[in-house]
Amino acid sequence: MYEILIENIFKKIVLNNDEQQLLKTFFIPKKLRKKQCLLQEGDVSKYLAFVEKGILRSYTVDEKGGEHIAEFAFEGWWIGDQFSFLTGEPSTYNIDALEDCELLLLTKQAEEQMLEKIPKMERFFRLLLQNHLIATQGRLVSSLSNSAEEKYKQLVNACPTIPQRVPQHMLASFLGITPETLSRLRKQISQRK
Amino acid sequence: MYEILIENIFKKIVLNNDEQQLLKTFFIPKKLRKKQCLLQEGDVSKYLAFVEKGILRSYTVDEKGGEHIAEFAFEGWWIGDQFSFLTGEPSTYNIDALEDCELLLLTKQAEEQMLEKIPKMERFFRLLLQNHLIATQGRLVSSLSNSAEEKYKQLVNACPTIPQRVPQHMLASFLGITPETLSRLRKQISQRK
DNA sequence: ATTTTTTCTTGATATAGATCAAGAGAAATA
DNA sequence: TATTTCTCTTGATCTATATCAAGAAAAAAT
Repeated sequence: MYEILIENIFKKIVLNNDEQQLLKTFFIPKKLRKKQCLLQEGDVSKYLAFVEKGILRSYTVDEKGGEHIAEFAFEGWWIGDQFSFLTGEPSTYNIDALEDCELLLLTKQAEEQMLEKIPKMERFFRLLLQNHLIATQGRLVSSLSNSAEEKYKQLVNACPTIPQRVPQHMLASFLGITPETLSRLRKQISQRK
Repeated sequence: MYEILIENIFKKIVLNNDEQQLLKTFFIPKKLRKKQCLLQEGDVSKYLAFVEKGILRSYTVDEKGGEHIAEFAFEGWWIGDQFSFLTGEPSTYNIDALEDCELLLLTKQAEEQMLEKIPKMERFFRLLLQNHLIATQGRLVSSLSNSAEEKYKQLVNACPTIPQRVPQHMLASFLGITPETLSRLRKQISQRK
């Protein structure tokens, strides 16, 4: 059950056996069925979630009801509203499951205890945040400088399986374009080949 | 000279006097004159910089020569290419000074030594990255969901002094719009009042 | 003080992508 | 298997923003 988590952590730091066993005690396993939600706008984000299985998305809803996907989280990724989790302020994000999911949840309290008992985890989370920041900055620059087509190509390039696992209109939302535009743009790409 | 740095660090963690003195030894003071650069695209990012005075920008240049500003860094902020600094890969960013600057530079080696000697700094950088990530995610969502005018208003709201300190065409680049559009949009806003 | 460079504005026109509308497949649910 | 819901496509039209061009104002350099 915790294999993927341990594996994920071992990519950045090393834990001895005692630490590994201790680590497990801080997480709460949770299953989420497709369409169920982990966080609703207006609630405080109580958990950081590690994804063992499935896909989730975090998104905001604008005044006109339009959804804007901030992130997807696949197996081996983490998801949560960092801001709300950190500050205890209500979240502006929604997080829900695109497939049946298996998660490992970490509460604020559990996180604090974990960092106290296993100080090495401080480093793990630092490196995790660093990678997350690098990816987010890259996406931001891309969103400011590339055309819709370029952004789509980059996405598929970075994550070739994503079109099979995520509905197209959600990819459009993630890229900041309309489903119609993405549909037309895909047609053009395929016709050019 | 290190007052602003110490103050910045104390917002997140506490250091005793010995630690404070030791901390200073890891940084290299550096002055940068307006228009001089700290990092050029293609070079490896050797430093993370803490800004004591002045403003810097990091930006990418596209195939057509267009500049896209990823970030500004004011007094009390940190700047650098996290990716290149972390991996040793050549950077895709340029960083230069918009005003005469005073910086405190941290090399990779100094960072490692610092984390070894003052493990609390691991937590400091984690929290720093967390805040940075929150801000970047917010900007990303805003860039995907808001109009040019909304983005400009949000920027000025978040940082009211920025129009006085940064040329307008650079604000446009930061927002991902053209200088002409920003000029017209500002005119409209002022006419409506 | 003059020249050069940078920055900002304004107009005319073009265009990428949005919006509105409708229908066709697919997939989930009953 | 029927039926409801979700997903994708295609067409017609609209609009926010880009592009091109030129000049004015401001700042920096000589």
